[in-house]
Amino acid sequence: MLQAGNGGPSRQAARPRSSTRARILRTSLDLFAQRGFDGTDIVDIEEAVGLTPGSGGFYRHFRNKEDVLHSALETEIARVQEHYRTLQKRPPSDAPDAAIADRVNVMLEMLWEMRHLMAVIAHDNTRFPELVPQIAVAMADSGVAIDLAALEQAMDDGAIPRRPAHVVATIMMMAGVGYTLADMLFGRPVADIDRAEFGTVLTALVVGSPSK
Amino acid sequence: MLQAGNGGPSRQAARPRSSTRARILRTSLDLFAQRGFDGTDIVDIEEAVGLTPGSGGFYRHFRNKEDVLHSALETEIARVQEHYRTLQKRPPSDAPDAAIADRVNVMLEMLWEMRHLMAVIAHDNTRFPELVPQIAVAMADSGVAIDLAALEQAMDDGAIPRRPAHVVATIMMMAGVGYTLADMLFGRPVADIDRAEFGTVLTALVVGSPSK
DNA sequence: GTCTATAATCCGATAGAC
DNA sequence: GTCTATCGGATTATAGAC
Repeated sequence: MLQAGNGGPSRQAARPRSSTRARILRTSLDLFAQRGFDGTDIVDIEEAVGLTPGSGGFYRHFRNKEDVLHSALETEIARVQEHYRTLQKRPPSDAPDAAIADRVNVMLEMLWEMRHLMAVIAHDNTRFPELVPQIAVAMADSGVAIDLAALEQAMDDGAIPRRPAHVVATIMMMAGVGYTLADMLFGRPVADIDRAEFGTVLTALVVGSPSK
Repeated sequence: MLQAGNGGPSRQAARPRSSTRARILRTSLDLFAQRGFDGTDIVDIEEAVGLTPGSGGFYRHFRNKEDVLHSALETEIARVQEHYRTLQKRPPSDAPDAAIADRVNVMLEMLWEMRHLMAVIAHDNTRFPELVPQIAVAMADSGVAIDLAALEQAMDDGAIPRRPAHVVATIMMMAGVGYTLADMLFGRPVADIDRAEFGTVLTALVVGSPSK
């Protein structure tokens, strides 16, 4: 488990830059997400954080490459969950029928926050199979899963057309996942549709409103 | 380019089993899709096709590992395109408003056919960046892209609610992509929703019908 | 904490016999 | 077409000086 919120070496005096260990964590996650675990070598990491490439400097901070992978993922999952908590403190919009829109927007924003985690899974799901359920659960717990009860309530109220709620929820999630992955893959939004527009139309499809 | 449809050595006499070269092509694609390019070594391929592991037998059929990757992708793209041609010969269903449903079903079936291509991209998009547009174009040309003109026509006819057609088309595609990738990743349909049900509800969302 | 070596391993690729 | 044997390069990881 992670050392709980980076309790940090408060003993250390002035230290303006982040610690080497912290920089390795950040950099490794970026590199793993971009190139995959095997595609990233220790030398790349050392170079990126300012250690002499080829020196074993890395090993003063982590036991081996798998160690830094697991630590980086734990740190990132904690960061994402913290982001979700922050997001939930925002007041819900007061527009009529905005409940669904709010949920869609939260989902899309959280998926974007999780893009590094998704990229690692996309690259290395077979190399590290145990990561798949671990990250999937963390994603579901952090605003990516659509609340079924809320969806069914909206159908009961007649606010949105009645359809199999679990299928609608899955379609919403999968659309978000596909959109986010494609964005990462091509380096820009699919068909140049930005997140706000994607969310607006996805909401409209679910709500069934006749357009504006 | 590929030798066009496997024109094949018609000189050879009876050869009940597929050639070693053909088996390497199939096996390599499976392994690359599962484990990625770097995660698959020559020994794995040799073993899987019945050559002695560790012998250089592989190199009698391909110059190197990249050679077999490119050949396998070309072969697979040709197979997928052929599958699409076959699919288009099916008579369209005659149910009312079935135009959209037909397109959704074709898209989902073709995405499933392309799952190996998608997996290779997911694993190795940064290692072989030139593959990304190449495969993306092949996918778009083979029934994954939703025909914008048809969608706008349906809106003009009042058959489906008017919304930004390119955004609706993108949502449909991304939902299909997410659904297919998740299926591959977890080894079974997301939330145990099968393709037919996913397609039915996705169609309903786009058509805006009040459910059945 | 960081560096200079260097050990150990793995893997792609080749030469040449059969 | 397939095998034995092996070279050479790349990469993880360690030992020990500074």
